[in-house]
Amino acid sequence: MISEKLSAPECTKHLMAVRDALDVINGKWKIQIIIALWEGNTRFKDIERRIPKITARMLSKELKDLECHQLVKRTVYDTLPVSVEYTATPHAQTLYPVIEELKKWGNLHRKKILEKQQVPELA
Amino acid sequence: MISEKLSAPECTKHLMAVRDALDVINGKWKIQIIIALWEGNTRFKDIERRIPKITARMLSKELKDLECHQLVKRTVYDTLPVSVEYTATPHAQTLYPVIEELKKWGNLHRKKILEKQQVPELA
DNA sequence: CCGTATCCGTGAGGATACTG
DNA sequence: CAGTATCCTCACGGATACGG
Repeated sequence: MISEKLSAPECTKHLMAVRDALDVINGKWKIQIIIALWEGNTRFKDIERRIPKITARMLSKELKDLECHQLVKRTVYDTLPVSVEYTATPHAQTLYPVIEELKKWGNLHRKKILEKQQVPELA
Repeated sequence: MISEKLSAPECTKHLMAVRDALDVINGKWKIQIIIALWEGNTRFKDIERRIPKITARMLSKELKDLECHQLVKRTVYDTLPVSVEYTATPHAQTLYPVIEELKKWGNLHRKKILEKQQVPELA
């Protein structure tokens, strides 16, 4: 059912693309951070507060990763003490359909799993 | 930019759906296996051969996971020695758009990253 | 405020050998 | 053929403490 029989190397190429995408958005926090950046207030402490349970270490690390992948832009303001703003790049916007699709399927899947849990015998 | 400001609990719900989806398709082999099942020849050894570098241990474990998630159906045939067929369920088909979206974004992202690697100064 | 350094537990996944 | 059992490694991520 996947686009009419691909040659092995072609198929590998497609798989690589999927893997690339997953590698970028995987990890416990990546998507939460991106969504948090879409919501406003993007200073470090703000983000940390907005994402329950994340530690500064993780937030810092993940932000660096995202910056590497050009999904986040880091801006330092010369205040005292310094303030830093993180913003989602236009490239991050292109992730929107992906996240939507994942969300849709996540909901569908939840329903599917729950419907099978039903125990039919009640009386 | 994410659907007009969501309340915190609502947002959490959306995130949970995304996380659910990622949890199912994550792991090094899940998608490769699903795609392999879409390609035909679905006996254990066949799948193992079709997926480079996978070990029997991993294939066995991942197939069990997928079966739990109702993405794969396992059928045992009473031959000698036994043969077992794994097939993708209709529910697995619903993953197709998700995988497509991931593939598309993976390719887009690759281009984005490569274009920035360009060193403009040549002469 | 904005992080980094260090230490550590856990689990994903690989290698290899073995069973029904 | 279709797996399981065992052992091992290493990266993910949490906790805590500290520096600019």
